[in-house]
Amino acid sequence: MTYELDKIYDPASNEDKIYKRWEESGLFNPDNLSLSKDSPSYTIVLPPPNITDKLHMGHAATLAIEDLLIRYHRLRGFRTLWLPGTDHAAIATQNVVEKKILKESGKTRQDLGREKFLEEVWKFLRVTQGEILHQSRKMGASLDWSRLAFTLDEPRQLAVRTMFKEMYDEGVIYRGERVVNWCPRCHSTLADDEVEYKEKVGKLYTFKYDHDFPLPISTTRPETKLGDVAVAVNPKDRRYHEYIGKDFKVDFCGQTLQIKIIADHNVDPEFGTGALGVTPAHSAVDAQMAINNNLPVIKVIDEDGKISGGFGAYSGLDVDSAREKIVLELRARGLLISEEEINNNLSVCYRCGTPIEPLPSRQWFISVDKKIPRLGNKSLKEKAMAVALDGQIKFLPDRFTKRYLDWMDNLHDWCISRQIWFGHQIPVWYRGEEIYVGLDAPDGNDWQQDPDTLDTWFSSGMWTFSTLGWPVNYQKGQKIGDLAQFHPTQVLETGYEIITLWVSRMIMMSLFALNEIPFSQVYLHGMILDQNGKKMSKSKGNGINPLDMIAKFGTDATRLAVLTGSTPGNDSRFSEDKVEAKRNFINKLWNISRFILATTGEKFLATRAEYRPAPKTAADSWIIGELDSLITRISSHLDNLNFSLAAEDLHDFTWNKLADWYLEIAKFERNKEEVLVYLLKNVLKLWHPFIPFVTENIWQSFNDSLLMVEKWPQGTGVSDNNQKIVKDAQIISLTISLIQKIRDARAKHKIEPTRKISAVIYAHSLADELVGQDILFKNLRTGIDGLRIIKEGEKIKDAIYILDGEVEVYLIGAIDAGQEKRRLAKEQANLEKLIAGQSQKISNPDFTDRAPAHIVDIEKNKLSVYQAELDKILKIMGTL
RNA sequence: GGGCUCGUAGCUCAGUUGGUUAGAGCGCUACGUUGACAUCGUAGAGGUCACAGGUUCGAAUCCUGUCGGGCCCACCA
Repeated sequence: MTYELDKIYDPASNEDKIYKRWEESGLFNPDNLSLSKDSPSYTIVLPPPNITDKLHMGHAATLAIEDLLIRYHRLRGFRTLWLPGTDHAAIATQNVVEKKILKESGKTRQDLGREKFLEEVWKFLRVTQGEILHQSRKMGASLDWSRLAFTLDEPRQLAVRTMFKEMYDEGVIYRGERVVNWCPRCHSTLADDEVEYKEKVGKLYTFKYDHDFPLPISTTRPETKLGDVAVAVNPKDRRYHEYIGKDFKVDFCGQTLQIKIIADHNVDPEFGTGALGVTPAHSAVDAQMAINNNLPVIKVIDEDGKISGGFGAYSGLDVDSAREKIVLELRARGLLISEEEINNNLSVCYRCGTPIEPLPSRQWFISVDKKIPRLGNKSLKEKAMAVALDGQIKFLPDRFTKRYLDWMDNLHDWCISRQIWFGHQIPVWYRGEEIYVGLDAPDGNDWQQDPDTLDTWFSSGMWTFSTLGWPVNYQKGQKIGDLAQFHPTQVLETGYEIITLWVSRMIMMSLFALNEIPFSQVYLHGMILDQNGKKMSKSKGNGINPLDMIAKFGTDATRLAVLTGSTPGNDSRFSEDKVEAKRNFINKLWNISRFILATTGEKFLATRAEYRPAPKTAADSWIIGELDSLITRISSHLDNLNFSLAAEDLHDFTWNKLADWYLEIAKFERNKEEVLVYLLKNVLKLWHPFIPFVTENIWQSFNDSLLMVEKWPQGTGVSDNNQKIVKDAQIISLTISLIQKIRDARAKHKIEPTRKISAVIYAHSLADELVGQDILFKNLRTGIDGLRIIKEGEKIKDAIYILDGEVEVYLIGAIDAGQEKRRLAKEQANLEKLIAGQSQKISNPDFTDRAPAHIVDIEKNKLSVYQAELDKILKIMGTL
């Protein structure tokens, strides 16, 4: 049987085949893994991508990182579950479909009606969902498709309704009227953290309500002043002290207002006139002031962003026109004192960019401050902060812990009702004044279900446990089935921009439902930016579709490109060049394997992967030792989620040690098959979590089993003997490098090589199996003609004689302090004298008959220390 | 206003509790390559680690300040 691989690796013709074999094996499902009963579980739930669009590079990064963790733990023998799903993304999806319909047929959602519109949404959804699942497979994601979930499917609907009811019964969910963030375009409320801020130049108008009113006020929104009920000043502001507590009746542009002068420390005396017109209906701060002072709320702007009825000529105007009209009127009446341009922080909808109107509305809320008996009389906020403070949940990088805590600390009650159609309809039914909250419609006629839907984050907040069968798998406070086996999960891996929107909600929801954390670690990756450091976005057209990269360079290269050169929490740039470099590496690995498979036979390839061959030469010891410590390091890097470092380390070993050194040596030394096979199998295992396709592909060329479920190698880098081997092997390697430098330097200086270059390595810590062997690196690239390793007690002189012919340079490495080192130091001193012209010969008789000799103490294991020594040697050679 | 973060080779970035003469990939220069690999090899050039102080035997790393990017939060009307 021969093992022939193509000269160049072709991902396109192999990846789909491999994925099919994995998927058909059923081993993505942890229930099918052959494991002992007490194997620990390892769970990640995939952050469900929105079904609004195809996956972008950010998703590709998520998939690459999580698949890496999953494959690593599967190899380590964990009961490994990676649970896939998608997110209905209520408001986002609705917007996308609305736009689509408008573009295609010119119709609005109102034209279609709720039922018809939702049909369109589901139609759209099936298409994008299909694309997303296809892309995930192309990425090589080893997701357990048998557990595929959707935030709006039947089991999740049951979960959401159950959660709503439980929270309602506990008094955590309540209905209330208050100022909320309203998007006039989406025609819906938004949570506080769904509001974004944009710096914009606005106009600050300073004016008086009417000529009799003593205090001029400043505002950027004169139209809202129609709803003013007070003017607030800072209690410390002397200018206005006398007015505090007084009432005025003013004629503001034809509308009669009752204005009370109040004091509030939130008013900045430096800003504008230091007097603030209080509009309780359209500002959260003002609303608070109104509550404090027992003032009425007058709603000026309606849900369409227009002035509501009862304001005369202004009613029905949109805010911009109303503002214009009011400013004109003020100017005409001679009340306008000044207009100046200022930088304003405009709040806009995070979905459509429309300016937000704060307005009073009756909505459903989740209380974050209510003490909950089942949580030990702690509130959701307190509990969610506690689990981060006591380290039950760790953030990586750690600095995000602070961000999370700060945000949590400032959290207000969460408005969860949305006036959109696509989503979980609120499980509340009304009949007159009656309210019913339950899983299904109550018996009896005339019950009307609340038409609103829930904030999309309500269902995605339940993701870790709703996907594992809650509430069915939660009986009388006991977890059963998947929920018992896989919850809490281990790692949540996601983007840092979503900590507040999602991560915090998941923590609160899980604490409420199960009184346990949803995950113990939060790994936050940075954003993938384009090569100019700009955020990839559809509108800018600078996005890269992962599928294009996969088609061009293969999945493995694409994965490796997003896994390396980045650190958690920091953004990283992505460019095609990077993927190309990774493709080149993968081809290198392919060719390394090709070489090994071609030079070994079936007999050797059939050995068990765990079989560890005994080293026969120094080179064997060196490379095996290197691999040992490599395994230990890679395992530790992966355990610490240091993906980039792990990949770099592996890359260095594979290319610079295995390919550049050991394979070159293997071309000239015999009996390398066992070691080569051992190296290959281990390298494939180590690389598999990063680049699953190519490694599995190579593995399959000489195995029937799947690499995906092999056993992760154990590093033995800690054993004493092994440490010795590694250390000595390093010395050998360094010595070879030095000799090479000498040879090249000699060539450069045109010094004729009259003698052979050999090395004697004096390594008294050397492991027994290496001592006394002649190792001939007859390798043109190293330029070494002979190498002899001796042990303490052996005479260097004897060693030299064993080496054939004349020897030009002796390099002697001593490792520990003591007699040998002192002796070497003496030689060193003699050498210095020789160079300085103070002596003609080296005193040690061992060396006198063979000049020039040189001693190098290579204890420090670093090539750079040779540079100075090298210069000295060249000096000596130059004087010959 | 508060907080976080970054500044290291031409470019993109590593640098794990402070430790010899700071690394990688890409790019660049020179030479080479018919037998694992041109998706390759060998060698090389290129860095006052933003700046200024301080702590230390020793600082890219710790502290203070300055300059310059980026981000988050907040009730500037």
